[in-house]
Amino acid sequence: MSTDSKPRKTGGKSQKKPAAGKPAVTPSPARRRELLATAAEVFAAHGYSATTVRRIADEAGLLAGSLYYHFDSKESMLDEILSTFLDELWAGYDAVLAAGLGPRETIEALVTESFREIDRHRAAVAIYQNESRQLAARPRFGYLADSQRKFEKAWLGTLERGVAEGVFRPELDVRLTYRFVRDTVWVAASWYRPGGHHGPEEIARQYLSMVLDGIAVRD
Amino acid sequence: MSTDSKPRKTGGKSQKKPAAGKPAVTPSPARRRELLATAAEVFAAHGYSATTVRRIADEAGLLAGSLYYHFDSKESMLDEILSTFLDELWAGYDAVLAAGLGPRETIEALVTESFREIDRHRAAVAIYQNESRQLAARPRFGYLADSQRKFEKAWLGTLERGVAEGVFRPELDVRLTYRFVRDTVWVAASWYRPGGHHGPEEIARQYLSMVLDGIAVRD
Amino acid sequence: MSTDSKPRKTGGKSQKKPAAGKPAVTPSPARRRELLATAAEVFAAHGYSATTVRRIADEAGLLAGSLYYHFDSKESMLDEILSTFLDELWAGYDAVLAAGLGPRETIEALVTESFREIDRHRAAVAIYQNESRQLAARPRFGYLADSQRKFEKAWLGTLERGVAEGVFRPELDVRLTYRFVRDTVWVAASWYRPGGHHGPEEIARQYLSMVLDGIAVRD
Amino acid sequence: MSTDSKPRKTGGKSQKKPAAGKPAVTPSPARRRELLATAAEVFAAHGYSATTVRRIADEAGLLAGSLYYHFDSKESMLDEILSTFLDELWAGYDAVLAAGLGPRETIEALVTESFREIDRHRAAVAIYQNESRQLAARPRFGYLADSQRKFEKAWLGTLERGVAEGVFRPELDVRLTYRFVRDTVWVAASWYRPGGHHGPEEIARQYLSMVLDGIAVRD
DNA sequence: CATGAATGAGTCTTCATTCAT
DNA sequence: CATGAATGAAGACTCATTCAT
Repeated sequence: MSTDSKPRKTGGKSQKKPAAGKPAVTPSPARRRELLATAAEVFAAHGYSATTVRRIADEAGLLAGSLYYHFDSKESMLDEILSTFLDELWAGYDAVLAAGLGPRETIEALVTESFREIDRHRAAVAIYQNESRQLAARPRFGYLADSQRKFEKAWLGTLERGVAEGVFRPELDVRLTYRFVRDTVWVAASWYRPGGHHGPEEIARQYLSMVLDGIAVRD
Repeated sequence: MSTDSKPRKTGGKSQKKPAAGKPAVTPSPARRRELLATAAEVFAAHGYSATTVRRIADEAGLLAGSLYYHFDSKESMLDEILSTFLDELWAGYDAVLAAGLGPRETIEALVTESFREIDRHRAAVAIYQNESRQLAARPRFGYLADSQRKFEKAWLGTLERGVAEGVFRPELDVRLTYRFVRDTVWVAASWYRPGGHHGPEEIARQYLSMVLDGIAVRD
Repeated sequence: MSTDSKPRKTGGKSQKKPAAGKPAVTPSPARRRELLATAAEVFAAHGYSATTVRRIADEAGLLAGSLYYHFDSKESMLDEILSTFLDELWAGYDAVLAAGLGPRETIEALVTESFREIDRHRAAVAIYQNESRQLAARPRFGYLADSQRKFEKAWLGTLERGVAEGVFRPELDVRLTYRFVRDTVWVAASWYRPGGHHGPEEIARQYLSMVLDGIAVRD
Repeated sequence: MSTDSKPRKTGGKSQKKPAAGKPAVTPSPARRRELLATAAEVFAAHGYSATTVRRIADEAGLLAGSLYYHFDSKESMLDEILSTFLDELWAGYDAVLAAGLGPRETIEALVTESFREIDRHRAAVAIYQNESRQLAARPRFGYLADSQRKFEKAWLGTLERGVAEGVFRPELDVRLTYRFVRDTVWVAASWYRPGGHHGPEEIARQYLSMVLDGIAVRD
C-alpha cells in the first residue's frame, strides 16, 4: 500500500520509558477495537467536541478514567479511528486505481468501493465528514490533508481522462463535478444504515445511474 | 404551519429595567446583525460546540461578557442565525412551489433558489448542515425538524410527480434520489465562496445538467 | 541590569489574538501581585506539586477557576514568582559586584544582600530552594539554570580571588566552600520569619562572623 | 522513647489469608530493599508528591499494581525509607553522645557521623530534607518531629556546653548557629555523590575547619 | 454599551489503589 | 509474584454566564 495515512504504534499505548525491566507493551487489540468502535459511534452521533469522554465510557460500560488505560487522550482515539479508516480506504482505492480500467469503469469502481467503505466504517466516515476540515490544519492530523490531495488527484484525473477520451461530456466543469460527486458519495454516511433496504452495491448502482446518465428521461 | 420557522421577538431582547421611567434603550439592530454575522462565520468555521463565546467576541472586537448585552446566550445566537436563514429560505421556496411549474422546472427552480441561499447565507447553511441533526431533537429547535419535513415533502413530491408524469425515469428510487440531490446541493456550502469563479446561477446550471442528464456522453 | 531572568509580558495574560477590534490588554497588576503573593506562600509551605490550585484560590478568597482569569496556568504562577524574584535578586547582586570591593567585603555584601532578599521574598526563595533543581531542566525555566551559573561564577570567583590575594586560607577547597556558603545562606529561608528576633542584617553579621572567623575561640 | 524512630513490623506485611493452613509466604526482604532503594532514588530526584507509583515501578521493572504486593501504599514506602534511615542515624548519634567527649570533639564526631550517613543514605537524607516539614505534622510521621527535637537537643546542648566551657565564642547566638550548622550539614545531601572526589570524612574535615575556625586568614 | 472580574458547572486527565487471573 | 484492567477520587483547566462599575 502506497500512502499509509500514518505510522501507528501497534498495540499498547505510549510507554514513557522502557527503563530497567521487562514491562512489555500492552497487547489486547480486541478491547481496544471495541472501545474505538464505541467511541466512533458517539463521535459520529454528536460530533467530536460535543462528545464527552464520560459519554463514551458510559456507552462502553466503564468509567471515564479507565479509558486512559487504553488511550492517551480523547484526541488519540479520534486519530486512531480516522487513520485506521483511511488505511483501509486507500487499500481499496489503490487496488482500483492500479487495475488499469477505463474512466467510466474507474468511476464506477471508486463509487462502489466508497459505498462499501461507508458500509463498513459508517461512523468513521461520518466523523471524517464533519471534522476533517478543522483537523487537517493540525500537525497531528496532517495525514488527512495528504489523503484529501490524493483523493482529489484520483477523482479529478479520472474525470479529466474521461473528458479527453470522449467518455464524459466535453462541456463538464470537472472541478465542480468532482466536488459534487465527492460530497454526494460521502455525505451518504449521514443517513446510511448498514443492513437496511439497500446494500452498498445497490446504492452505488443507483447513484451511478444518476450521475452518469441523469434522472431525466431521454428525449 | 405555514412558513415562519418560528415566532421571534421583533427587535431587541427584554430590557432589564423597564420600570423606572427611563426612555427605552434602542439596541441597534444593525449592531445585532453584525454580531450575528460574525458569530455565524465562527460557528461555520469551527463548529458550534467547539466555538467559544470568547472567540466570537474576539473576532467582533469586544469582550465575551459584552455579548450578553445583545444576546441571551450562545444558543440564542445560533437560534437566531438558523431561524433567520430558514425564514428567508422558505420565502423563496414557497414562491417557487406556488408558481405551478412542471416537475422538471420546479426542480430547476428549487436548485437555483438553493444555491442563491447558499450565496447569501453561506455560514448559516454550513451551520445548518453540521448541527441540525443534533439540534432538531431539542424543543427549542423543533422548527428545524418541521422545516426538514416540509423540505422532504416538497422535493419528494416533485420527484414523484415527475416520475408519474413521465418526466423522470420510472425506475428511479425517489427516496434515494431525494437524499442524493438534497445532500449535494447543501453540502456545496462547505466549499462555496461568494464572489468566486461561478455565481450561484452558474453552479445551479452545471449541477442541474449533471443531475438531470448525467455526465456521460449519450450514445 | 545585565541578566534578566526572562522577558515577561507586562500586565495581562496571553491573549490568543488581538484580532479585529479593541480588546485591550488586561492591566491591574495589583490584584495580580496579591494573588501571586498568596500562591507563593502556599507553594513555599506545601511544595509546588503538592499545592492544588484550589488551595491557592481558597487562601486568596476566590474560586479555583477564577485564577485562570489572571494566569494561564499553575505553572505560569510559579514562573512569574521565580522570575520576579530573580530579577530583583540580580539587581542587588549586580550592584554589589560592580562596586569594585575586595574579596572579603564582596562576600560580606553578597551575604547581606542575600539575607535582605530572603527578608523580602521569603516564599520565593523557599520555592526556589525546593523546586529549582527539577525545574531548571525544563525549557520554560531555563533562566534558573542561567542564574545558577552566574551565581556560581560570582561566588566562586570572589572566593578564588580572596585566596589569591591572601585574604582567605590557602588550603581552602573553594568549590566545597562555595557550596557550603551558598546552601547555608539560602536554606535560611526555610526558618526565617520576617519581623522576628533578628533583622536580615543582624543575621548576616552573625553568619559572616561564623563563616569568616569560625565559632571556636582562638587559641 | 529511646532511639527507635518507630516500632515496625519485622519482616513482611500482613498476609491476606493466613487462615486456610497454607504455608506462610516469605516475601523476600532482599526484593523489598531493592524496591525501597529504587523508590528512594525517585522520591529524592523528583520529590515525593511529584513521584508517581508508576514511575517507581517503571524504574524497578514491574507494573505499578505489582508494588502493592510488597507495600501497602506509596506512603508506607516513604515511611519505611525514612524510619530505616533515622534508625541508623540515631544508632550512630547515640554512640557519639554516649562517648562522653568534650564539646568540640562531640561536634566533630556528630558532623563526621552525619556525612557518613549522607554517604550511605543519600536519597533518604534528600527526601528527609525536602519533605520532613510537611510530614512531621501528620500522626504517622510523628517520629520525624521526635527526631527533630532530639536532634536539636543534642546539637544545641553541645553548643551551649561549648560556650559555657569557653571552647566556643561567648557572643555566639547558639540558636542561630545551630540552624546554620544543621542546615549546612544536611543540605549537602543535595549535591553529594557517593564515590566522588571527597569521601565523607574529608568533607567533614573541611566543613569543620570552616565552621570552627572560619575561612578568613587570621591576622 | 462595554469592561473587568468573578462564578460554578463541567471537561479532560492523572493517579493511587484494587483485584481476578 | 506479577499482570492487565479497572475504579474512584481528585486535579488542572475551560467556558458560558453574571454583574457591579
